[in-house]
Amino acid sequence: MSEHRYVPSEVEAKWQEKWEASNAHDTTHDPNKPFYYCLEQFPYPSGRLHMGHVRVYSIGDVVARFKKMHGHNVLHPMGWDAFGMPAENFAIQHGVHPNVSTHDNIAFMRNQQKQLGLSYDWSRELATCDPDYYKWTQWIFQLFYERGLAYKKKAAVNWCPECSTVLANEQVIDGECWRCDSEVVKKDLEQWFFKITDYADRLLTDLEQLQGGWPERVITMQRNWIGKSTGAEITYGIHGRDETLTVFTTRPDTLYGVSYVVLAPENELVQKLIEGYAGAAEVQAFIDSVRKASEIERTSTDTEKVGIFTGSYAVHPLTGEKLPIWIANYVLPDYGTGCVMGVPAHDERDFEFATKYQLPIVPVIDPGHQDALTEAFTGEGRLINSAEFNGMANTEALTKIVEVLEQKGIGKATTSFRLRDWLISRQRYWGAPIPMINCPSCGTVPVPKDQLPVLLPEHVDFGVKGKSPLETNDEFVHTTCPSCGGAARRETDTMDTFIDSSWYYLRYTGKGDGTQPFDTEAANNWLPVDKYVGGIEHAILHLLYSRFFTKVLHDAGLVNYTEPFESLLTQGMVVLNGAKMSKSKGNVVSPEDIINKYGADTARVFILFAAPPDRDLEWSDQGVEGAHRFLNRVWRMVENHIPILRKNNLKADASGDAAKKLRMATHAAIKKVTEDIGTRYQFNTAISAIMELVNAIYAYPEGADAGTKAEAIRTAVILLHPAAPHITSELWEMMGETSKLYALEWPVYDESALAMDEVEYVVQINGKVRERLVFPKEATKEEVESQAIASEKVQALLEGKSIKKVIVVPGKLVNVVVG
RNA sequence: GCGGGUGUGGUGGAAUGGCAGACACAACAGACUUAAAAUCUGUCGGGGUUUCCCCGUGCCGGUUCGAGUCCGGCUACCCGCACCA
Repeated sequence: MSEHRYVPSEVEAKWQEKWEASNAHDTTHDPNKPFYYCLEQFPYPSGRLHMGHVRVYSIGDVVARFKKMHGHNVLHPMGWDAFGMPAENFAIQHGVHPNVSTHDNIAFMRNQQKQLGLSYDWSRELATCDPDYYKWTQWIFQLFYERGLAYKKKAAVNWCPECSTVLANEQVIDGECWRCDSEVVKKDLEQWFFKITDYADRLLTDLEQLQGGWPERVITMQRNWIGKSTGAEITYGIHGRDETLTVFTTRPDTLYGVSYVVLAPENELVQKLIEGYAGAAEVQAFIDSVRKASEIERTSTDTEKVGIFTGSYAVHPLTGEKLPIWIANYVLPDYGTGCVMGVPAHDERDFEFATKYQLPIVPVIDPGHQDALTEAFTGEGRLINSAEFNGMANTEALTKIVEVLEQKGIGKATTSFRLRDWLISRQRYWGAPIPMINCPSCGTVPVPKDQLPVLLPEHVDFGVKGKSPLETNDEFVHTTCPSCGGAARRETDTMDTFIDSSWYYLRYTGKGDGTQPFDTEAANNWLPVDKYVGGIEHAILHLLYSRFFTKVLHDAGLVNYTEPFESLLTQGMVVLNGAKMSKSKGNVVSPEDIINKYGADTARVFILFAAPPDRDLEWSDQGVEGAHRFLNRVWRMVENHIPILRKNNLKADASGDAAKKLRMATHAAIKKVTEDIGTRYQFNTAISAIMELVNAIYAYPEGADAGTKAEAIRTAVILLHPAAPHITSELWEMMGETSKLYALEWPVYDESALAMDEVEYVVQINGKVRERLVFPKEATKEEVESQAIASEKVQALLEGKSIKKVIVVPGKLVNVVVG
């Protein structure tokens, strides 16, 4: 009977053109409406979309469209995290300039996004590789520099040989490069750092603000990454020398148990200590061997602890005892002071080390038994062998001993963080040049602001090993010093691309007057982002960096809040047969194929329906078929009722039983879908609620009130619109409606429609369901109780037993407790 | 080792402490059809003496009139951190 078949390609192209031509998705600024910022992490323009992209965008689009219909001004932008190494590697292999391949990729992917019917305000699109954008990335770099948050230092840094560039700590995963999985090695280089450690405390405490809005595990991961420890720094004298050494410890209460002191092999003091020592050569050989070890070998708990005596002795700050100074591989150079006091009796690592090298093990906290220690005792207890502190609880001694040290000026309470400064230099081409100049007489000088951006030169030699590509362009390198006018050299490193993505969400809100990176008023108006949707893989990296940027920009007076993302939705992966889709596994399902075969609406509905957003989604071709079947079912539902849907003077009369039931189903669906999308962000159950309504409409008896049916159909189409915008727009038009569905007001459910005249009670005996009885909704507790007990079924089961208690939950159940 | 999360039919998944398995997928049966597809209808956790009853949400225990849900312990898997003193 249906002449007019559902052809997704036609319907989708039609509506995409209409929306584009009418700027349907431009951001509104109605002062009477609340403002809502819905943001999905912008993609790297890799070439084409994968299913993971389709999933994030589908989720974001449902939220954005729902909020618009729900009476909000919605900012829903899209852009490109466009700098990065793949484009540069592609250039090396195929000779295509990154600027060309990147823009080609962007054009292709933008087109794919449009095919998905995503409601972006394209007028705000940005790409981080555009000079108009990276000018401001450079501006922000200089802001950091002016505020003492960008500095250069020579350090042993993480070097990825495959990418031939350095990496930040966060970008080293299990000793391997986050991007290419090559083993990372240490290299001594002078590099630029951002002083994120200055913000460690605030990055930690502000996590509290995010409770509730962020997944607990992301908060935990950040907390662990920042890794705050409270303890003390204690200064030891060195026997026969003027120098001192300072250790960091979380256990100053065990100070009397120190039997040796250990330095990291890299510690500068080591070289002084071994000068003139007979065993210096051996020590040096040891240091070299440790430094050769990879990051994995060095930091794994499985690695055997090895060390060597330096020939020098430290002086115990309270007892004056001589303590041998060792160096060992288990002491890290860049945590705490790079120097540890060894308390073998109460620290597992020290115990292992002391046992191996036969160093004294002196218990100073009563382990509760007389036997010799076979392992470190790390529990709590009372102090022993600790002079005047004997008998004191160790928790109390912890502060008391620090007090004594403080009075003597040889110790202080302090905290230590695991977070390290952010290494931001990259020896690569396709990134924002660091806007600094090195002058032989003036030192490091910023490029004057009016000369920004420092443009990337087009012609460079990409493939020279061990050289930043920018170094190969003489014209770029040679410049004059802004301060003295003399010949000077530019910085030839570019910035970590995570810097580009640390502020892009601000740029979307407004470009401002050209004196700063974004419009402060607009940014304050829209931010913090109300819903940020992205992958869990950024739990530390991007999310930590962006939080850091926001705090710095706040301190500089550029924004008036301290956290950028109020609420975070981390979507799970799209997997096939339990494995992440990847080219190498050959298990990739391409979005193009799905869109071509079924249309974007089907892809969206399937993805939203198949799993809750934060869980991994198992791809299922049959599931896609099911989603498509559902849309066809909706199509036929409308098509077969055009006459009653077009009669707009048709009044609904829900007085009959069937009509009353359908009206209830309609309003229950409105309630459920509104809550699921608007507050629970559980799109799978929202879709299932719409399916239930559609099923109820199909089951509606012939001849029952048509107006009620029309209302139900119209509602189902509206509720489905955020998930499947094209087909619903077409159906809306087929119904003879002239309004824009996307601009329609979201329906409000009628509480009274949900109230039933009669309620079914479950009657339990000792918690087991034995009977179901229907009562009028106004029946009192007493009536329900007595009638439930009086019922035939219950009476039969009560024979020979006595009623101990009866619980009545109004509107729900009766539980008769018998003995 | 530490921290976090998850365990429910053949599958994806539903269930403010109140009828476990909504909604789908798959499977099976039927209707329509010459036939198929599409569509529609029905069955669909296990077992039994089958109008009814018993068992069942990883395992053991607890709280409660009532536990998938709360508490304690265990176990398996996943994720993060991992010699951070």
